[in-house]
Amino acid sequence: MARPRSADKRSSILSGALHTIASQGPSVSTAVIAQAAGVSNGSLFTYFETKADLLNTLYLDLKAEMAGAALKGLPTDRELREQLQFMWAHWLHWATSSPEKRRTLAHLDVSDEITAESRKTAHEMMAGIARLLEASRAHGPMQDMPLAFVLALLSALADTTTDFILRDPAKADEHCEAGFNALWRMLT
Amino acid sequence: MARPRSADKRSSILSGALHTIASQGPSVSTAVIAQAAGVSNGSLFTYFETKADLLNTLYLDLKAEMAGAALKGLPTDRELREQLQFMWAHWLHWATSSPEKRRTLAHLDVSDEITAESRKTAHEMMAGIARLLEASRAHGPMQDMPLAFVLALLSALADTTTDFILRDPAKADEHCEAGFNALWRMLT
Amino acid sequence: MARPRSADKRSSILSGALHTIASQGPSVSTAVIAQAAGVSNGSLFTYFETKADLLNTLYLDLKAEMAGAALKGLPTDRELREQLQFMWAHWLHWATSSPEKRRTLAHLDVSDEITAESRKTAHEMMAGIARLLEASRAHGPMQDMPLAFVLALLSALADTTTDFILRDPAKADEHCEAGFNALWRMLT
Amino acid sequence: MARPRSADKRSSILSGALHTIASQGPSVSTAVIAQAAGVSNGSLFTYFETKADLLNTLYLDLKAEMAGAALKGLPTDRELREQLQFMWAHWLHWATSSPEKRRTLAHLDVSDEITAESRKTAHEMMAGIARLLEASRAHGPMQDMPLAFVLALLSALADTTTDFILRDPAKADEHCEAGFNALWRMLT
DNA sequence: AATGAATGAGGTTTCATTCAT
DNA sequence: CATGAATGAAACCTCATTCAT
Repeated sequence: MARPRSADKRSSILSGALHTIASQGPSVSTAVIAQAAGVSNGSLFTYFETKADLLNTLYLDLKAEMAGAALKGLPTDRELREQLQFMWAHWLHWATSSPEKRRTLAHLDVSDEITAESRKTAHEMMAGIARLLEASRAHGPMQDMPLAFVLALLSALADTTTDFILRDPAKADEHCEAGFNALWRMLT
Repeated sequence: MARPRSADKRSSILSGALHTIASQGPSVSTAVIAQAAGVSNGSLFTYFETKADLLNTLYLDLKAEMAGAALKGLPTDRELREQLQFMWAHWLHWATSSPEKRRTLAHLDVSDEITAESRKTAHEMMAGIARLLEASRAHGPMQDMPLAFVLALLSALADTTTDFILRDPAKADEHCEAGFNALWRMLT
Repeated sequence: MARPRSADKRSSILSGALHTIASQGPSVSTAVIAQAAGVSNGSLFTYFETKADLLNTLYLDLKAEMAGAALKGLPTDRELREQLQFMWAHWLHWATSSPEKRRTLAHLDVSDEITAESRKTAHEMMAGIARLLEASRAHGPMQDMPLAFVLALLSALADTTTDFILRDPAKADEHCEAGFNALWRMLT
Repeated sequence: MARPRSADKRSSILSGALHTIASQGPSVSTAVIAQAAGVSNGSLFTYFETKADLLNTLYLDLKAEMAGAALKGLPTDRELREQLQFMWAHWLHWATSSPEKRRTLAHLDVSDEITAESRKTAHEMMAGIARLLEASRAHGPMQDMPLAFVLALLSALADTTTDFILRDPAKADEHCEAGFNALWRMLT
């Protein structure tokens, strides 16, 4: 496996892609990405076979980071509601404190360069969140819906709430709580 | 008088754009759009000044159609809940029976070719829906949230529900109802 | 000979071409010319077979007008020097008082749409001027040069002088005289 | 280090532009220029940012070459008249022995792609010639004219003379001398 | 391995000319 | 005859990817 030497350079490229895609969308040229990474045009292609490869990698990295952030430190000994709220708050915190990453993720989510396989892998990264959600909806009105449906709703709610927090950061806590309450009412 | 500008040809182009964007995203070339419309490359530009112009027009057409479909025949003499449910059902019906239009709309919604003005106009087209939602949340737990927030939640829920109906059309009614109940629990 | 009906429309087109070429060069589109003429796109082509045809016609019209202006009222009973000076003054007067025509003529003179035949015809229109010049140089130092050479020098001098008059109109008379004196010194 | 930008290729492109513009005018497509240079369509744009950039560069190169040729080896210890004649002869020699360059320069001189700045730079390149001319006309009848006017006359004379030499090369020396004598009579 | 020049297909838009009305 | 929509061939420039250095 011919892994290229410098991990630094690899992550520089990912970081360059992150910044430039956040502001210009996934149609930024590889030249611009390379420049933002402080790397040569051609080097980009020794670390990533194609532009699509780079995009998919970045997509998965960000998804993993997001899922990790949402679950890190989860107080598994507490009540379910508390655990879910913890996850919710951490999700929103990650999203609102990394607006560039979130923006890039949003761009990539609708890009047709992202393969079905990547989307599947990303879905699997949400397993921890899914488990929590599964338990939360177990005895409520959504117990018979496909779990994927409930997960999608959660995602949509989190995303919408994030939008409004970013628009009016002063009310971050308020919106966060209101969003969670809405979610909880939906589930139980 | 010369050959008049043909309304047919204009809508052929819009329709060509609809089909091709649905499957290939808004980056389809104008040449492909023209071909899909059965029109010459150059003709596209006698009906739309630029590609962006075409995209914005299509966007507004679709938004208007969607909003219209959701509210057409609204039984204003019934209970609020019933009205909201009517709107919900018609929205979903439009979205699930016009999957190409919905897909194109989703593409355009995140395209940076759509101007702020178009987005504003599109927002205004949702006024009727907004009014209904305003009344529905008036006395419930979301009464103090920005209406735009609640509207965004509605949109996200509708969109997610549509996804699942398309994935499993046999359960259309079931999903439709479940989605509405979730919405109603959120609002009241 | 199917001469189109309206002479008015024909000259409108020529006039539209005059104005637009003066300001935008001979690469103006036929659509812009037609618009400036208050005529439809297509009509231009019933009066002139091609754009090149229009350009050549305009070229010859302007050349003829210029040559005519230079010689009109020539006092054939006066001394040769006086006649030449009369012609010189009238040439400059035409050029400086019709700057748009002169500018268009300059554009057309270097355009590759103007055919060799047009250039030849234009040359023939200068016959009157040439005759005057021929007489003027007859006994001087340029008596053995090709007449065309002397004519070209005259043209170049007139053109350069016109440039400077337009740049500083207050000194029109002064420049006119200085230019003529230079010419006369060259010839005699 | 990567493959360095090749000076050869750059001058191939300039040379391709020179040949094609000489015969087809400045409206030749970049594709044709690239082909004439034996270079790919896209490569042209790694050496010149835009077509206008290429045109302006070529313009200045040619102007510099012309001015250089006119003054190279100027016998500054000789009489003024002799110096001026030397410059005149070398100018004509360059122009008549590089007819393609001269033709291209004539095309570019009237092209609206050439910027005001380029024209200014080109003007400055004529400083040496201007100085010589200034001295030559100092005590003669043109002493009070703007120097730019006299310079323009010189240019026009040289250009016209060149035309006639190219038309009848056998009489090159004769025309060259006749032209110079005409110039000298004008100046003194 | 790193660099950036080389490539040529492809994108949007313009335009002279034709032709339906 | 007048009109202006229709056409499709360019035009300039960008870009992902390859490859010489």
